[in-house]
Amino acid sequence: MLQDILSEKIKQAVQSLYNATLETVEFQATRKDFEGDITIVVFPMLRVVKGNPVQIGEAIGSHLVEHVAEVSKFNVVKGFLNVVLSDAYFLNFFNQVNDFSSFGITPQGTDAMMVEYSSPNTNKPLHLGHIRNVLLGYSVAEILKAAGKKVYKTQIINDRGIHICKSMLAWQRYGNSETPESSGLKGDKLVGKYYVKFDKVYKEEIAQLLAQGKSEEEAKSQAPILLEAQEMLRLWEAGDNDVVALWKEMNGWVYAGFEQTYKTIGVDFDSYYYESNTYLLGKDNIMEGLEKGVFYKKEDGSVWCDLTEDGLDEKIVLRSDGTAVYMTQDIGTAIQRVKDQSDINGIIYTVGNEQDYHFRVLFLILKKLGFTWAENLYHLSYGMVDLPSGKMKSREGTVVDADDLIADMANTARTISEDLGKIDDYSEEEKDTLYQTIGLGALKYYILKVDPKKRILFNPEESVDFQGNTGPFIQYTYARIQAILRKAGETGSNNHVQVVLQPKEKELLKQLQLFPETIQLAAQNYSPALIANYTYELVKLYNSFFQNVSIFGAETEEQKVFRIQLSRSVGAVIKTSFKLLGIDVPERM
RNA sequence: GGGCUCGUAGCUCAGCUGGAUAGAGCACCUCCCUUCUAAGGAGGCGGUCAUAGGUUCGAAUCCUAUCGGGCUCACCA
Repeated sequence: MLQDILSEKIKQAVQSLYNATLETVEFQATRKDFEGDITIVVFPMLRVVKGNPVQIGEAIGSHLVEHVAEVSKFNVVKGFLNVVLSDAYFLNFFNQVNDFSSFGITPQGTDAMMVEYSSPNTNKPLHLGHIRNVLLGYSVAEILKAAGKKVYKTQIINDRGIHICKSMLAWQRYGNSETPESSGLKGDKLVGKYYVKFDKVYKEEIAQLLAQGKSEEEAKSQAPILLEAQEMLRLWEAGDNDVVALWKEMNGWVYAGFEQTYKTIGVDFDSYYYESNTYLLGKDNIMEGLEKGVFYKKEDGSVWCDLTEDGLDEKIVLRSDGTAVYMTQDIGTAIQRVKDQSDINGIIYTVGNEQDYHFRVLFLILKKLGFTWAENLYHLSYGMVDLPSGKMKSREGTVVDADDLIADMANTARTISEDLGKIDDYSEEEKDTLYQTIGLGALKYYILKVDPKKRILFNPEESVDFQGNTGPFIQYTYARIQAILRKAGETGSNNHVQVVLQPKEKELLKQLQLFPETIQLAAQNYSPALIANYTYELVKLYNSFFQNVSIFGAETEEQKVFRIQLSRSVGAVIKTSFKLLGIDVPERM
């Protein structure tokens, strides 16, 4: 890499000029207002070399021009040494990469990670919050793959507990044997409908009890339908045949519905874990930890972990009756996963930031238990998705349904596309696919371009905006590049061209060069937003170039070939970039 | 109350391990379609980087305090 070479040369220069040893050299991109391609910051060197920063910069600059072929010019402003790199350097970089479709992608190594995302409840359809979760998890998985990791995508499904029984009970009472087939409803929607029904009846019963003079607390705990649901849960836990059969059937509906939504979004999983299977896990590990002294037992028999030395509190890991709590289960599940997939040495959990504390504790406990892979646990924590009207609340019906939202986005894409009328020769089917691609592109990009840990304000009107820093804008640029390539045909596919670079062309090459670094950085920080922002910068540069330059009317044949190659490369990088974000890219739009 | 986290232009967001005059998009105003897709491009307007201290050659970035928003502090999951 250039920085390594320069860094070495600069150290040599300082050694020979000042007889001083430099630890590190600080680089940054040169600001637009100054001439140069890369900037060396002189200030930090003052610790080792005494003197005037400008003079030191001048001295190092001339040394570099003399001794480093890639450096053609330099200038010094205050403590900043701006270095101009030769066209030959950039052209050489460009010619060395013979295939931009795999540019920046590290071949898969042996290091394997597991990424968990989605993790829904089986009584409600997926909503906007799940969309953020799923997009983040999937994208991070793709980014890690591109950075050379082997990745297993997984989810844990919360399929047990009183809330499932509520849907089941309401369906039994009011369902009239309604099935997804008979009702035409998606399975998850059907089950969700009865969950809402339960809540409605429950509220009515509470109101009645209140009218009879009960206290609010009494009313809430004594409503007949709730008692019945609790009885159902008891039967489920006892393995009652009828209850278990109904549970299986209704869960099956939900899974089919979820699968359909995942397919529409374009995400998938390598394995599934169900809480009904995992909730008993972890107890043995607790007992082992107890022997090792990681945990301790209180008089009532409950087991705890003392984390006060780590600045946290005491945490219960096993109830006094010996049953598991949430934490027990998560400890067990993590250990189980490593058993199932022995090559993984780290797990990434995509879970909302309301569970920040839970994961801090979980990771700490796993470390205390002495697992090596516990060093590589990461909570991909993300903020809530708020609406302009405030928080999404299922009780107030302000939840934005995932399927509805995607359909809305596709419809908006249709309206805008029809106005433009550029694809009138497409068949209806082709058009539908395209609208879906564009609508989803808008939604995914809108969500992924912001820092995961920040809350998102989801403004439906703004999210369907197709101008500026949006998915469709980037997709559009890609489609335009494809138009150029179609027109160019086979022109100059492998020619090794030498041209004089225009400023914008040089900028573009610089930006392209940054792509591999960006992927690595995104993988280290688990941040799709870095990829999104990189791509937007690239596209802006390309558009500006595209606007001011005529590709087919270039002065020389070499220039024309070069520009076509450059377009092809930018197109390939956009495609890779969007693949990492889980966004499709259309050939025409 | 304790802990975690966020606060950058009217709005939505970038700003990498501290670096030069704080960057985009939307909105508003001016221009540019006879040339490969105008879902585009060029320019203008717009900022006490929540506030106050501190650390140093240098702070939106690091530290402390304060204010404001969010989350969390269950033998729930």
